[in-house]
Amino acid sequence: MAPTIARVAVPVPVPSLFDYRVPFDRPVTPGCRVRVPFGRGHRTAVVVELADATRCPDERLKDIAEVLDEAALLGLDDLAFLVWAAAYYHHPVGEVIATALPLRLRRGRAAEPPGEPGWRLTDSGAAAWRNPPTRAPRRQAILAALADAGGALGRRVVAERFPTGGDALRVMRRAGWILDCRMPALPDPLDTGMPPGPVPNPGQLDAIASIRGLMSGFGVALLDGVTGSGKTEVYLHLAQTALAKGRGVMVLVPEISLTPQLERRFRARLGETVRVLHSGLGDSERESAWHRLRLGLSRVLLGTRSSVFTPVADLGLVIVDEEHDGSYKQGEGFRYSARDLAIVRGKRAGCAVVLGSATPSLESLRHALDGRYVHVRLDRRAGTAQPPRVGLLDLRDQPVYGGIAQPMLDRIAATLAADEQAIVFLNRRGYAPVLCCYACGWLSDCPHCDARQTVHRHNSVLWCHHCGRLQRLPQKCPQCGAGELNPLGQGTEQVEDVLAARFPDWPLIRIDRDSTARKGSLEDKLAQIRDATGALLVGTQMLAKGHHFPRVTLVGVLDADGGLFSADFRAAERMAQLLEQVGGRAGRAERPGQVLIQTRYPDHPLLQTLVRQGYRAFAREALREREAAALPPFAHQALLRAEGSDPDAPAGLLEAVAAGLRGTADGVDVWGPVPAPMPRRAGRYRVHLLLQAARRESLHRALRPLPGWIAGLPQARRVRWSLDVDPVDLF
DNA sequence: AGCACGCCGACT
DNA sequence: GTCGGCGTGCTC
Repeated sequence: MAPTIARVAVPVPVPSLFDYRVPFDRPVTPGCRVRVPFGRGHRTAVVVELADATRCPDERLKDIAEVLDEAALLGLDDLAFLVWAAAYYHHPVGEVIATALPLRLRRGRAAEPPGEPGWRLTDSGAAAWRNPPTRAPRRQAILAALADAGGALGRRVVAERFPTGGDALRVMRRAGWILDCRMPALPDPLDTGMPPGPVPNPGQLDAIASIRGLMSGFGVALLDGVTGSGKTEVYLHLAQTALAKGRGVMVLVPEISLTPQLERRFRARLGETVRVLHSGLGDSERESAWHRLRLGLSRVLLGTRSSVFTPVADLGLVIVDEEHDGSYKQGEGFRYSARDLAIVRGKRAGCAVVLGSATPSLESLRHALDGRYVHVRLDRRAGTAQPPRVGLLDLRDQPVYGGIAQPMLDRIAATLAADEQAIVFLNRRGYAPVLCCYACGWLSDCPHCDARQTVHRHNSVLWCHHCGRLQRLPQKCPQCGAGELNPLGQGTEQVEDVLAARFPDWPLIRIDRDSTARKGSLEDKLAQIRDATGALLVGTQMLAKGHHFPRVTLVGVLDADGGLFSADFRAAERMAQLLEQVGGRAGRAERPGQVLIQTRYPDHPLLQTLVRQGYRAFAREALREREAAALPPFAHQALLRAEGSDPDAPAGLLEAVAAGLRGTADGVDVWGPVPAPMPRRAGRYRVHLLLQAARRESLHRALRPLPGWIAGLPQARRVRWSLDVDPVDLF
């Protein structure tokens, strides 16, 4: 007997699946979308499995209203992966499965199968073609074209060949001579004589060979290659290998670096079979790429974080570029790590996973040093490019202008005089991080957060970067009425002003979230830089990520001290990665580059290691420290966050959870509850409870019952809480 | 998440 | 007298 119950994932924040009766007349398979009655209305959901029985009492059981797909959109492997991810991250399975679908499909729209819309000749149309009416040459010509093409043609082709055929087509459709149809979708051509690209250097050849050795089954390679060593070239060769075996390739890139440059490079080498998925894409383009990859019509996916859920057919290779990048971790809602899930996908598909970075995360580096990942190193910059010289610039006892010390200004002047470009890097947007009244001590505190409102002088506002609060820039002190208010500290806007005044004859371009908010403006700015000779670039980390600036020979880092004394144990790692990445922008072509880092702590051991011996030495030292302190990656963490408008309720909830866990969770350390690093944000009080275990199994054993148990606690009532497995930001 | 139900304040 | 505030609880 056919199964009578479908277990269905509904996109609601409820952990369980929901059971529905399968109507006799509608065949359903796992991976199909269905429309189901849910609560008051209807929802689009995905069938996860079929069953013969249910624990749901009969009177509450409802029928599936509609089956939306004839064939499964997600295979059993895809579903199993998604169910696994939901369990691992303790996130509702319905929401997890929904994130794997393009928006249109999530909303219940009919799947738009790949293949262009076209016109098909009907029998009566064919008859009309054989017995032409006396005076209708246009209709006759279109009918003949359709018949010649075997009975159908794409609409685009018809429109090109008969630019004025619209009326004729309308008439013939009404007459029943032609019908709307969909042209069969063709796989993208794979070997169309793409240009071969440069000959790999010996280091690249070694890397390609050793990773190819992994490609017969599951294995992870850490491609640890300095900036400019040509990692992309290695990716391209490996992708060609996978394509030659008839398998699919998934390439993940961080949001910011998915520039048309990379897409062009992949397309130029691998051809049309490369499809991109990122936030700038329209819904239909997105869906069409998704179907093509799912059906194996297109073979290479190039996409950002959420692409890791795309059901690429016959997955044969997974690449995570810049694997250390923080944007792989989703920071809210379903808090997954695309890098970690990429490894899981590779394991399930039995294929190689390549993690590439010039500054590997300590997590990945540890596995590589332990031999769990193959450690592939690319030490030489491709071509003739030299590594940059790195120096520290002591900020103490120096004249400093708008955050820039005199020697830095001198270096910038020399660089511009040589018709070369300089990057000035400051990881803080706005004009100044705080506005202050010297008369009474007033500060631009945000009324809703434990933070200051940043001065944005170009828009004349005070802006809280944490809750979004905006107010007009006050002209006099709101507290004592004094007429003069003073911006303290520097942001990129101010640096831009200072440099514009100092170097009025050179093009100056600022790149940060504010200056590139308009769609396409980042691209415009990057193009301006490529076309200029001498120029100045001011910006935040946006500048550090993967863009190629061949004329840049000087990188100035205005403030390196932020990462040195932070309470967050990952701050130093992030700072080191950022410095190395931003330094990597210098001297990529034939000109040698220089990196100059301003600091008040030039003797700090961390900076010393980084400057004298580079990121690798820093990373090994940092790993030793983490091991000694039993911190990740030598321990596994989960962070339980709670927030609420009541000042005490979040802590009350976490106290109760901590008390419950301390008695029962073997092998798990429970730290807290402690106030979050920013205890109040957007008017809500925020508290953290950190769970840590040496063994992943102990941690997950403790986590498994947690969500259900918390939901039932009376203290949970007026508190929003969330569980972050493998947290990266402790904010 | 929605969307009801439910029990307390200021309005035609 | 009721319109509506958001606390509480449920969704096969």
